[in-house]
Amino acid sequence: MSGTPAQALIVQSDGTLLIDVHDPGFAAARDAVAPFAELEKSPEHMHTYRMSPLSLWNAASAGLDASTILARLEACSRYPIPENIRFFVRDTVSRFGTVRMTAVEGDDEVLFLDVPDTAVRSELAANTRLAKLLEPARDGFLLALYDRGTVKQEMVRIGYPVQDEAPLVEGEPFAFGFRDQAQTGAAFAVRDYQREAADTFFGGGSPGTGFGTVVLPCGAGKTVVGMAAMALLQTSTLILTTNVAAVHQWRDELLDKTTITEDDIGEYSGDTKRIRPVTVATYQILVWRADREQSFPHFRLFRERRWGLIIYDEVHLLPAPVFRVTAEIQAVRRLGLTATLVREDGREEDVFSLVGPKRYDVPWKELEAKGWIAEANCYEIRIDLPDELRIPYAVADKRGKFRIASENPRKLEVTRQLIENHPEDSILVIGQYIDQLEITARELGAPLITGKTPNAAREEIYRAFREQREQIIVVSKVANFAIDLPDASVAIQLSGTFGSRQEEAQRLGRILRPKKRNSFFYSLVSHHTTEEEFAANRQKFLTEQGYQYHIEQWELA
DNA sequence: TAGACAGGAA
DNA sequence: TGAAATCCTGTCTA
Repeated sequence: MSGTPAQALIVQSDGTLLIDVHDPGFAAARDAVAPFAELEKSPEHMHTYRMSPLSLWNAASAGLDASTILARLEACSRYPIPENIRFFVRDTVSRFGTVRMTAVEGDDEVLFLDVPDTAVRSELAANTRLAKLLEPARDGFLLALYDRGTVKQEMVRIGYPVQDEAPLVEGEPFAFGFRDQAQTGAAFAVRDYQREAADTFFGGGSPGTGFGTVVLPCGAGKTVVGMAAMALLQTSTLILTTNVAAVHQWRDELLDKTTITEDDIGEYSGDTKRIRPVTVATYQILVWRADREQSFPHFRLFRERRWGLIIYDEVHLLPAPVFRVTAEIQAVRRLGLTATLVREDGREEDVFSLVGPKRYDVPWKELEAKGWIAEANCYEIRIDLPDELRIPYAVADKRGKFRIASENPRKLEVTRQLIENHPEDSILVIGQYIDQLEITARELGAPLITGKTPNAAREEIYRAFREQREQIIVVSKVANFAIDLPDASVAIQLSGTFGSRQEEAQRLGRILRPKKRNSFFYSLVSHHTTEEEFAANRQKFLTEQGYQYHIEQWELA
């Protein structure tokens, strides 16, 4: 009822959480729930989150306890919380930290798995896969040092996350500091939450800290968190990223904001293979091999130096084979950085057990309130197919349907209209199909950038856009990866991709950066076609990122 | 020795 | 589900 805006949430006995988008308490409920539940669906009226053991353990690791979680649910809930949910939350959270892994005095080849509960001990002893790795001992088990990662992986799978308090190795020392503000061009300071994230990760060096994941929305400055962690540890660091552009961004940021010199930063990629106290590498080079039969020759990078810290940038994209090396180097400090812990391949558990649990995230509201991330208006605009395409659409196969829907010629009309509504803005038009983009660019008289555009030409177009000599640029999928893409305040998406939400994340992160004017994101979708299905995925992403979106039916004049 | 380009992988 | 992009290696050319 009015006056109690605390009823947007419905807690169901299967662990799903429904949030009513139209309730005045929507934003509050979303912010309350997001740290311990994953967004599953976000259609227009009711969003679905789910509490899983992993989402609860991640929350527990970031400092939430069961009573806080239950109190938050109660505060927003429309109906009484099912009894089994109370039990599920308490039981799951209590499992976090009951099993500990510690050193064995006088033997550094072996670790001790401390399992105080007798029932749990017999459960572990009966597990065939664990039995091979564990040797029964008083109040627990002994395991070989090199099985440290494998045991943790297996334990998470059977529902007992391990608190890893075994010692970490100190890497080769490497001293550096942040440059002070006067020296850097722009005013730069590590923001409070970035420092807090790094401090929480480091944990003052006490047992059970020094590895884990920091979750921050795009644009919140994850690179700086990484640098702050490096500054705390003062040791040689290996940074792993998704592409060469990101490699260069790390290098440039380090040079700009710290006292590290060019000579101390190595790039390890296809072009150059320089190993230095701080080395930045791509995931791709790590998983390269001559053929399927071979092993991964570049994995040796992990042992080329006594790394004291490994940073996994965009840890949700970490390639499967890299988990294997990561399992072997559990004594090295590891920091994962990401905007979302959800992976397309469902290996969230391995991020949790091998890189480490979530140590830190920031409430969305806080970042927005302080102006660290942009306020954006997102619209999905539904456009009917023209009559003459209805029949071809109906008879086309699945992929033909998607193509026809994506290339709906009326989108050009709508794009024109939208551009007219934003005479003052810098506008990006993004699309998936080169043919469609070529037509659009020609009709709008705007430059086009695709994967084939040489770098020099790209630079020139970017410059023109930045200097506002061009108001509009049309871009293909390069927009997903190009970190040097200039800021825009309006993005019009002509056709969505089959691709992952992570791709979308990159794209939007670049476009919706904080700036003076509000941002607008328009997604054009053909009404009553398969294209709407893919739009749903995009909406989920926008919701995860805290953006509100609106759905509109476009009426043609 | 740098670059341009082809071809494979995912 | 499909198309387009990336990164990497290797070869050729100047």
